[in-house]
Amino acid sequence: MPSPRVKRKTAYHHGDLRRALINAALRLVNESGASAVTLREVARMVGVSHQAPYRHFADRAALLAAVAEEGLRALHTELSQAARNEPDVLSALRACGVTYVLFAVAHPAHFRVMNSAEASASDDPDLQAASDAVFTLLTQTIAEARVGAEGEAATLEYALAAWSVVHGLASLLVEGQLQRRPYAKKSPRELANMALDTLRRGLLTRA
Amino acid sequence: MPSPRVKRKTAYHHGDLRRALINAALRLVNESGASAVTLREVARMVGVSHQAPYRHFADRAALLAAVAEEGLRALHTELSQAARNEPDVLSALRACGVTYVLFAVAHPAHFRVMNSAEASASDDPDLQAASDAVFTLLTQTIAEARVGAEGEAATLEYALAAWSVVHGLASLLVEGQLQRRPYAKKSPRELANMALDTLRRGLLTRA
DNA sequence: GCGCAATGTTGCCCTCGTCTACTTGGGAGG
DNA sequence: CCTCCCAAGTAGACGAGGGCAACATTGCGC
Repeated sequence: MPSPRVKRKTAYHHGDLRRALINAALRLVNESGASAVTLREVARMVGVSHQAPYRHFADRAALLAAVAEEGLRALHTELSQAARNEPDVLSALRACGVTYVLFAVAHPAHFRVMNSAEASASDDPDLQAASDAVFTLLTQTIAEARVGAEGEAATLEYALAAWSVVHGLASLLVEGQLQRRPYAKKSPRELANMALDTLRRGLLTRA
Repeated sequence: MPSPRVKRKTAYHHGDLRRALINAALRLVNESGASAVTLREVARMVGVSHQAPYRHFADRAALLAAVAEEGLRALHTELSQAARNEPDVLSALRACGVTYVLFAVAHPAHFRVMNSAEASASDDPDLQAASDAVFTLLTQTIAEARVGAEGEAATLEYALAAWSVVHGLASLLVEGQLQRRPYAKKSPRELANMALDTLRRGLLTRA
């Protein structure tokens, strides 16, 4: 006997169609990219009519926003775990950066959806909350890594540079821009460490 | 009387349909984003049938690849001009970085097309050449800015970090990820200078 | 001049997003 | 326990886009 929160699946009245649709969309994104996420296909996968999704999502963009939100939550989880497993704040910061890049490489299509303008342009408050959580985690980690140094302004400056590096590297990897370049031989993890080393040390500092 | 290279526009045989189609696509991208670039709409704008474009582009992706190529060429031009106008190699490097970001902000949809995987996945040799030109320009500028320092490996390390920062910042701006953040008050130029300062100085160097 | 290949055209099919109108069934109020 | 109502699902239609196939036109090479 199912718990009261889990409604029975009857022919009509799926029970938790919204969840099922998001899961189907997730699978499609990972397997075939964002353009494969089609309201009709998602409905087909779940076994409902082509109009059923509209009871739960205003349009295709709303479904993709839900997918993006899910991705941001997963990223947040991975980032905080990565930080937690490190002994000191500095290595925690580095771990966050590496994890960000590896997450993108592991889920390229998902990463793309998360950062698409359609997603952030949407005013879905849940999505914004998920995005804010990741940003806050980043700035806090930066702030902790620089205990007692400069003020908040400097923290924001550092956060911008750090976010830009990892996001840029992630994007370049995901979009295959490093494929036919000298970097192709190195693993994403190595590349992330390389870029973070340079960022930490400074570009024009002679060794 | 038109020059021999410019063929007459007859009812049939447009003259330079390929060029016209690319221009139309360019306008659509800038005005309404990549999703607005539709083979049919482009054909309509140029005044040919909905199938005419297929004589010049294998499919929609090929048209977008041509658009991307055009963008990369424009970027290359702007970057080399920016570098040329600077007195010394160091400020040239900085100017390149800032120009990269400003280009992206000035042509967001175009920038997105240039970096989309569909584009770089395409094995169009012209597109690859355009992309390589930009990459080469970047690494050369880096190499010159560090005259007589370390070897090629170090140059590549620095190039990766530099490219990642400017590309990441450009992406974040273009996708609106900085919109609801403390950075929203600053101009793209200021942000680019901020990030490049941090990169140059190093993340954990106390002032 | 003539014929052929490049370039355009018309028509068709399929899929997709989304609108409107209809159906079902489970739970709240009597 | 019955009933009625509204949320959830269904059915069909429309217009638009991508892409195939078959046909039309031209102008260049011979």
